[in-house]
Amino acid sequence: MNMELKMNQNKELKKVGLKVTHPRILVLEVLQNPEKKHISAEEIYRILRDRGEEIGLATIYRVLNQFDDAGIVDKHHFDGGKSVFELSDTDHHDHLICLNCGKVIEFEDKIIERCQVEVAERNMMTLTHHSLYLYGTCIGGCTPEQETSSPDS
Amino acid sequence: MNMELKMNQNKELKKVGLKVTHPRILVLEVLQNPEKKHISAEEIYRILRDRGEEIGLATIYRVLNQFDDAGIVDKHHFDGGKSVFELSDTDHHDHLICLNCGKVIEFEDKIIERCQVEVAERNMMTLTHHSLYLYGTCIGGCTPEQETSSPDS
DNA sequence: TTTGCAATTAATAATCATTATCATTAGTAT
DNA sequence: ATACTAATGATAATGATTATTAATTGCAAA
Ligand SMILES: [Mn+2]
Ligand SMILES: [Mn+2]
Ligand SMILES: [Zn+2]
Ligand SMILES: [Zn+2]
Repeated sequence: MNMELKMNQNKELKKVGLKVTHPRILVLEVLQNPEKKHISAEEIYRILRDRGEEIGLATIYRVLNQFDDAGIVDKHHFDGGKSVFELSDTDHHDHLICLNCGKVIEFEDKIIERCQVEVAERNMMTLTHHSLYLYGTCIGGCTPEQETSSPDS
Repeated sequence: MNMELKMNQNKELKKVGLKVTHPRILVLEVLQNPEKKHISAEEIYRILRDRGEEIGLATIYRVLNQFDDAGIVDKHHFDGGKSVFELSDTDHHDHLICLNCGKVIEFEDKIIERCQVEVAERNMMTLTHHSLYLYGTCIGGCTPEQETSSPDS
């Protein structure tokens, strides 16, 4: 959390009309870790507490929802209970998740996107958004517990 | 619930190795209503209680999960809390939901399906299943509260 | 800088959907 | 009809998320 990063965080928060508070900066900080782009509220909570920060779980949820409303984070519902959040990317992408090792791969498929719009139109509907998650297993094998990602395709 | 329908239900249950019990037949009965293919556990519960049947909500959930495991019903997670269930169709389909009136349209898009498999392969993964929900609004307007469906496309 | 106050927080209680327990009841093969 | 196991219903428990509220804090006006 060097000075220029904190600077960006302050701008980011002000830009969306949110006061610059300690909890919000902390959550942003955790979300910025590229090694773990998709993370749950509980995980963020654990990370911050382990780091010695004093912050409540309810605050994490509140802040994440505010960020979601403000459009700076996206909320996902992967299979299995809890929601996961990620910093909003400039471009839209969907997810491919390994049921065995938990790896999360981001992808963008123009054809799928176009087809979705066509399906909606064909049915006299205007598409506002969608939710697409592909589940599978790594070819060649992999060991449980992970989390990586990198846009592609 | 005429005699031949009950006959089919008995067969269906036995086929998947489940005892033929009153609660299971009741739930199957409700799920067979073509006017309401996608329904939540709570809704099934309300319908049956209103009809005077004595059945517990926990039983509905238990039975629905057994049906899901047996492969005779599919469980979905549309936006907004509770899960919805539907009798498994012979062919796979995805859903398009109106955020305004709640209408649910079923569709099947071969191109999307193929692309999904390709995306997985391209990323060294074997696709096992997916979850795709399109959200939008009816063109021309519609009034809140509904639920219809019919495969197409 | 102080001051003032609405916005925010932490702690905790409350919700909501779903699942686990467990004593009782009901299928079903013999 | 009997016996035995699976299934049920009532209710408690769970897990994730949200609501409440008294106390704190960001921040802008004085
Ligand atoms: Mn992502
Ligand atoms: Mn359907
Ligand atoms: Zn894997
Ligand atoms: Zn509509």
